Amino acid sequence: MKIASFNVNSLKARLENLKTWLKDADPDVVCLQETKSTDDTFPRSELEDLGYNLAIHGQKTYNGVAILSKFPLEDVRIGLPGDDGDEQARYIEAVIPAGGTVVRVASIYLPNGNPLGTDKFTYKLKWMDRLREHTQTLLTYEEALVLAGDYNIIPKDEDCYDPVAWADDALFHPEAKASFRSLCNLGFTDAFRAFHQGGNRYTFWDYQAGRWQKGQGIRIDHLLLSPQAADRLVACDIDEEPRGREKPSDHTPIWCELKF
DNA sequence: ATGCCCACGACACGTGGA
Repeated sequence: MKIASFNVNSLKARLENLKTWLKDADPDVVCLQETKSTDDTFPRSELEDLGYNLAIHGQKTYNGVAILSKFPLEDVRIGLPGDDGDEQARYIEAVIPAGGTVVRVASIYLPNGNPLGTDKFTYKLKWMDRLREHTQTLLTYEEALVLAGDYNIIPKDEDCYDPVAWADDALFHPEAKASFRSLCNLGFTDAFRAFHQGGNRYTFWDYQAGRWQKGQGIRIDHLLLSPQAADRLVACDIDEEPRGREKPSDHTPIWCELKF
């Protein structure tokens, strides 16, 4: 089963690009972030026509997450537990039957957190605390679990074209990195790092300053796998091709293959 | 040192992204 994550930076603006990639890459499950569409403007039939079931959590203008799946989507959870007052659409989770068992998949759009020293950074750290709390519960299920999404975290120096330039950014702040490590330390495998070492592999290139053309990106979209999911992991890679197309997202998809 | 580019809402440019 091929499971992917793709921050599309507006589903409306990216629909043709996304459809092209779905036909080319043929993923079974796709976690989308930054759909920037409400549930009633979501292009349902366009994606259903390609064979996908949909679970969506929309919001006007900002955020928005979804899961597309060629297999049924069950037990859909909308929103991250831990703060009923949080209005931002950044989390959706579903259970997908697979090979006589299940895989649980979450689509995550973790807050950016810039600028530092504001309530936006506080919100990011609190959101990460909530994510860790919730995943601790999910891990007790002892299922194959894939936490897929835009984490807005550059884990290490090698995940960034210029660590010095990013030193004072919320994506690279020591507290944010430490929080991400504490999540990983619960027992998750960074699927990409299970196959690829070293630098110069990224999932995001800023539209500005010709970052894509210069090869200057950051690795902030991650697939975190529970032990039971990691047992089944046979491949993982970043697909840079969509970033080089006309009218691209500033992110590109990352995918993994689980054997069932 | 700052802004570069892009999407949105809704038509002018401010907000947010990372």
